[in-house]
Amino acid sequence: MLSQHVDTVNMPISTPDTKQVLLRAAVEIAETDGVGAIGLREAARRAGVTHGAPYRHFENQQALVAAVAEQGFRELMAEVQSAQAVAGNDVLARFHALGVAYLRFALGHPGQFRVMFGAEAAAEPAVRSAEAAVFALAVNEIAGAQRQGLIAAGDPQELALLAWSTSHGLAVLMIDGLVQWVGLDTTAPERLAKRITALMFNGLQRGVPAVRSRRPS
Amino acid sequence: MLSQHVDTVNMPISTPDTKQVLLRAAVEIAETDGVGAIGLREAARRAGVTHGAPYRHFENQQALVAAVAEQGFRELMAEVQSAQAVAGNDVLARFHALGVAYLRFALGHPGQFRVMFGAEAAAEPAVRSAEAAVFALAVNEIAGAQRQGLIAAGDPQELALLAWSTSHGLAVLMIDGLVQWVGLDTTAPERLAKRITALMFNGLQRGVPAVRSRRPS
DNA sequence: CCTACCGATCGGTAGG
DNA sequence: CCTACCGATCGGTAGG
Repeated sequence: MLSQHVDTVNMPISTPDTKQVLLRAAVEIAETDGVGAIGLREAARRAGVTHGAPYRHFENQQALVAAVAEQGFRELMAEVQSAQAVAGNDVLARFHALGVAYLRFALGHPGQFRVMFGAEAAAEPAVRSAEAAVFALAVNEIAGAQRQGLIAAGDPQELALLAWSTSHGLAVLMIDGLVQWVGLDTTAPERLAKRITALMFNGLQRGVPAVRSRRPS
Repeated sequence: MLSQHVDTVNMPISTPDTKQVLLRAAVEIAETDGVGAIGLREAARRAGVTHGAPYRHFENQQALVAAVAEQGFRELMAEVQSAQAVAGNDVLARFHALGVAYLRFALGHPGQFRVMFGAEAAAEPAVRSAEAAVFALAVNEIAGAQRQGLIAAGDPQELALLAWSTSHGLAVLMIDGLVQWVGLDTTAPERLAKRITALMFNGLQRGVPAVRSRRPS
């Protein structure tokens, strides 16, 4: 009579390492073929396991995509924070460090960056809160500068939104390859990020503030 | 003996209208299910034709996606330009009109907006040149304001990149749903766009320009 | 523009 | 973690 019980002893055990290998594979897919190509089977293929294995680590495809985004936010936050630590206490230097680190990450991991802010992962709560953390960091930065009296008063959330929008927009447009169509220097993204940050810092106006629209003469 | 020649007379003729219906269907897919779901078969299904029909109008899937992006750029340019026409000659009013129209389009067609600036369509030359046209419009706007002496001197391309980055970043972050995590007023995107534009216009600095970083005391 | 067909990929599950 | 299997979808082509 054959044994009726499942031979759990000879069943391969899910190694914690496999999850990391699968995640790295998924990130690689994002970079090479885009979000649309991220799948449990393709990740398994690149990770060198069979296509049933990923389900031991990720509930479904959406969870894998979300994991790619979350991993990206972790790395982004780490890089941004360490850049700020290096920058010290000078306000403009800190803004420059923020902008440069943000752009550098985006250009270094364009596929993953797109996943982080793409529609596929937007619904994931963990991704939303990671996004909120980035915003919170910007708000803190603004509030600190205000306490030192170094930038204008005003709703720190609004000012932080301006700063983030500028950095994020620049990153997205550069990933998109805009630079190839423009006379600006592509080879020095850091320099461009600093220029844009400085312009944002100074504003576009000339002389007195031009907030109120004047009537046509 | 059966006729050997193809009965071209009884073969349905490709109607020019079908292409438009397919394109509209594809745009709808982008809005409801995202870029990844745009396919010739699904478009055919929604358009009410058989799955072989789309090949009469679009060479392949990529061409359909590109068409969605191109159509989006046409509409965006039209809306932005008409908003500027209404705004008249006041510089700040024109900037506000630009920012508001841009954000309004993005929030009104988030799926299509994502296709316009997504990786899938980025390689398409027609999309790249449409993108360049948006940038050119911004450069023109900046250069005109400079000629009137109403904004700071400087490379108009750099200043235009700042303006576009700000508007684009705001649009992307809002599409992403950032607003739900922030205390800012979601219900009035136009107001928010104007605030951000005004802040960009004035800059963040307080008192004298703080371009040069000072050494820590 | 339609019908019919191909090869390939995918998500997911059962069972060991 | 593996093997085997399911149903579904897709891009694309042949032929009328």
